[in-house]
Amino acid sequence: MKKKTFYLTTPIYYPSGKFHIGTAYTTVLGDSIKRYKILRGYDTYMLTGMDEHGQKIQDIATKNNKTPQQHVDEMAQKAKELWEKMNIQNDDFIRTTQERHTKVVEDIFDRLMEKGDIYLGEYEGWYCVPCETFFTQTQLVDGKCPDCGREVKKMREESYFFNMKKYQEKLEEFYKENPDFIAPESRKNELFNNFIKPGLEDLCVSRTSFDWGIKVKKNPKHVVYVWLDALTNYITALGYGSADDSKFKKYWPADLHIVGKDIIRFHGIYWPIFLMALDLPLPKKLYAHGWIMMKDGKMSKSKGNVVYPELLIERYGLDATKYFLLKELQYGQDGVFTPEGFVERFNIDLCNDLGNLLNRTIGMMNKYFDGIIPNYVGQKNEVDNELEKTVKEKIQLVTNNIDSLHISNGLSEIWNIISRTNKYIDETAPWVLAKSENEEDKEKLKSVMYHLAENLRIVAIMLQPFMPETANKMFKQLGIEKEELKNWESLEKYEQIGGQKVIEKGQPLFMRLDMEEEVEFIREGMKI
RNA sequence: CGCGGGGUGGAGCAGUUGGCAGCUCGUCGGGCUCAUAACCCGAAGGUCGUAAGUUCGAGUCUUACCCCCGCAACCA
Repeated sequence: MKKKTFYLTTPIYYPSGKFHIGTAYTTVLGDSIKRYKILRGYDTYMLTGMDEHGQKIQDIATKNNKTPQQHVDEMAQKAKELWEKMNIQNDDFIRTTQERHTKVVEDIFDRLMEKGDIYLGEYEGWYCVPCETFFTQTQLVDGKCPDCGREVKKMREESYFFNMKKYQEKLEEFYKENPDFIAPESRKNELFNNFIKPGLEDLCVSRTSFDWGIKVKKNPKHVVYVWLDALTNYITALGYGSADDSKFKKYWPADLHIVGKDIIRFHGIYWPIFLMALDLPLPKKLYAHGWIMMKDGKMSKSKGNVVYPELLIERYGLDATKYFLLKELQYGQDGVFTPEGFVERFNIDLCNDLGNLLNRTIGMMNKYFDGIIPNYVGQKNEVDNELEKTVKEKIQLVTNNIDSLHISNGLSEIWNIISRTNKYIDETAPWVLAKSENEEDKEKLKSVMYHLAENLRIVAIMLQPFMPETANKMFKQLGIEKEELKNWESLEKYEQIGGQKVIEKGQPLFMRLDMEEEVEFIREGMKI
């Protein structure tokens, strides 16, 4: 039987500087969703990459005495290293300077020109001579250059334009038929009220003021301007317009484009229109996530409040870092990073709740049953029934939340199972049962220990997409090896395990951190 | 000007179609001892931004106003 496919993309990142935890978050989110879809039986394909053209790259390279190509090569290498370090399972990494991309973009540009969707016109803007940069009216600060504060001149430049107006109606129709295309809904409203309703403006798609870009074949003094270049990566990476377009045929249209809220406009308006112009099917969903904010606002180098993923990963581990990011950013909303918040999450959620639950369970299993998980003996305790019912409900909630991209809420529901299980230990007091000579109590004890192990298995299964290392450690400590005991289908009922030998001496999953010390460490790391 | 989001116990947040105001952390008190001084229970603490309205009843609907954040198209 053919598996259902699931194609998801992150944006292609702009390599103007080192990637911070915001970029890491986007990629982690994509990776987690991919892993989840695999677990649910999909044939997945995940794309990430880099957007390597433009004036700014040219400037940065020049400043560092490098060619633009050298600069982006280095940055691409670093990006790949970071994703490797973060164990991101992307299936491809596209760079807009690769021939597989540039060639197709050239062709697309030609085709759209022939079709009449792209026409030659004049771009009018404000030009800062020392900065050699164009600005729009709204970009200006007090009518001066936003970068250097000097006077700007009104300049005209020959440019190609894309006829957006032509597609206005079609786009509105598309949204009428696909009201859930953009998630969350508030972002769609924003787009509609600000851009679509007032009427679309034609988009400038070429420039002559710099040359680090894909040349327009028929008029090489022009280079293709950003968005037409960048957005098409989602199809060129699949081989669209090339000799081998089998991947394109298999995976397009994309099931999910993950983007930051800042670029929703380009993905919600221009991208669908480009695809319409190319007579291609439109993606199924666009999810705009929020940003990671600092206490004093956006991350920025000048404020000295930038957090890089390596700092956290190297000291606290990949899973802990991922957990924080995925948990902290609520559906479609911004999240706040503070060193205190990070350490608190680590200590409370990971050490106290999760790690300690596993540890105490393993301890008792060894003490009472020589480490062998007893077989299921039904619901011997008054609370067993209620426990099973609650867990079943929570599993459903986790599933619903992840399916609707409410990852943070999904994690919360997993933690509800963890909390409920910690409470179950107190309710049943296994150490009391263990001292009893009574047969009934012995049966009860078996049931308690069984339920503890089973709940931990359930938790581990659901954590796999988000914290794969931790999930594996849990399986290992519980002595669970068979794949069929690790898949999502096996969540359906209790009575799945029994007879496994757990590890003899449980290893803590996470060790508690000293708040003051670690806050200090993270603060120092942010200054660099 | 406009548009979007938000203003809920000390902090951070949930609150679906209106029906006794919840969660996490912190604080205080208690319990337990299997466990990573972890875990469990209980308590204190809110006139749900302001004002008016609809209603038997509003955090939840309507109107006006105040404050905070973001967006405002050719920035990559």
